[in-house]
Amino acid sequence: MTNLTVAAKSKRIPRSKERIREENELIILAAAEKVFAKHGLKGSTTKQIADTAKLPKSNIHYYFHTKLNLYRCVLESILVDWMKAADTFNTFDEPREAIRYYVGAKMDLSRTRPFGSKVWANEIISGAPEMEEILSSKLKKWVDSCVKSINRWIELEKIVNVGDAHTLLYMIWATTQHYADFDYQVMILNNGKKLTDSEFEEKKQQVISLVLRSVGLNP
Amino acid sequence: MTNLTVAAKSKRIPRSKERIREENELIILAAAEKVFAKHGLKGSTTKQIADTAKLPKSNIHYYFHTKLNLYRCVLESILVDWMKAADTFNTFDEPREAIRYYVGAKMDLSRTRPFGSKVWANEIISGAPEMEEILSSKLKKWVDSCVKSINRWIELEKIVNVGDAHTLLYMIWATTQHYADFDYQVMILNNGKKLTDSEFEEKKQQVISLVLRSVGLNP
DNA sequence: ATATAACCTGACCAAATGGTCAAATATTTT
DNA sequence: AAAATATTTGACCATTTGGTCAGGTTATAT
Repeated sequence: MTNLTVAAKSKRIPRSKERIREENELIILAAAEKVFAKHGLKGSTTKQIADTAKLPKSNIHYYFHTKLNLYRCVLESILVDWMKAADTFNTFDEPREAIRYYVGAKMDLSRTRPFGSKVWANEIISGAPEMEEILSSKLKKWVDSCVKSINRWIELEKIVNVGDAHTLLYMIWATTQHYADFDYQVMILNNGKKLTDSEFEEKKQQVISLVLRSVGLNP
Repeated sequence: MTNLTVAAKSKRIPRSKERIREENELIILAAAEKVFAKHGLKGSTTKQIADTAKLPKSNIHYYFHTKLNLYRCVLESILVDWMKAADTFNTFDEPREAIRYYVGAKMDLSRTRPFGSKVWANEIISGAPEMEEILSSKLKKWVDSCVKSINRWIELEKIVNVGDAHTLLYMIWATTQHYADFDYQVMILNNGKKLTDSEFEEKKQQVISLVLRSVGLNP
């Protein structure tokens, strides 16, 4: 036993402290995202997160101090991806392209990061106690600029008058996030099988077409 | 003190046992729906529910035995309303009317019973551990019949070919339930004010129009 | 090589939690 | 009116929870 340890010791290339912290934080964040997605902030336990991360519970507290702080870090890291997708909306002048790319990006996000989407959903369902400022600052600003774009398209008669631009945005959010948040239901109604990559790609195109037609554009 | 009690006693018309049970069960169910909506099954505590119901905790256990059983009762009671709205879909032959009424009914449900919608959302987000059979039996059957209706409309060229009918259903569910599940976000983006009844009615008509156009129908 | 700083973790703790129970009270049946 | 049945609730309990901490190990700076 001791011999083995010594042998291993002499061979092993030591991970730098920096790397250790970086790696462990990522492992813990990923585990936390998964657990928080399933049970929400209150319903998740640090032990569950620790077990999912395959680390002792103390280690989770060592890196993130409290459960609430870890939760906030998870939310923040999701926001980054979310904003990246959001940016696509304002990089196109033509509604057809803007909508096509934004809806596509949001669908991709639902596919690649379903746990993140669920954490957000949980947070907002429970009254967004930890995100109030983010929602009413960053998100509000982004939404306002989107609303302006949409209203301009309406004035230029590039799309149909949808009444309130928010209604369109909500439809896009809700529909795309449905494939992440309610993936379990989607699976059951797909005869119990998860959507394959190509099935998902099909859905994505269908969703894009539905949204385009909903504003009077021919896909 | 004793005198008062006696005086009250002699005047009071006693509630029948039946009434007492009925009333208390309703009070507890309503309180539980509210609390479960906010924190999910695991995140909710029987004490919170008791406090919300303004009853001692023991009383909750007296009527519903366990938290899990109470949770199941809440889910069941929501299902009733949900199925009522669902029925409207198959009572119309013409897609325009079927969609108009179904979307309207789902929007109304989001308005009148937002907590119920949130409980369902939470349940499905966390993998529907308590609803597996309901989803794969009742819901599956209803969805299959809807899919048939939609496909028939497509064959008869009454609506555009949407590819997979499920995609349309998901859009309707997601968009209508968004106004319940994410009501907090909707409020913030409505300048911090809850939607008034007339604002909501407007949104409802806008959503109906979006959905109708998305399948190629002129609202 | 040694001191220092960072990482790791089992043992521990106070508070909260779901649930029980017995005794008290209220209604209904006889 | 008395017996039987149903409701009410405070006191209690075993378990789980988020979080702490001391003492160990490992990497790094001097």
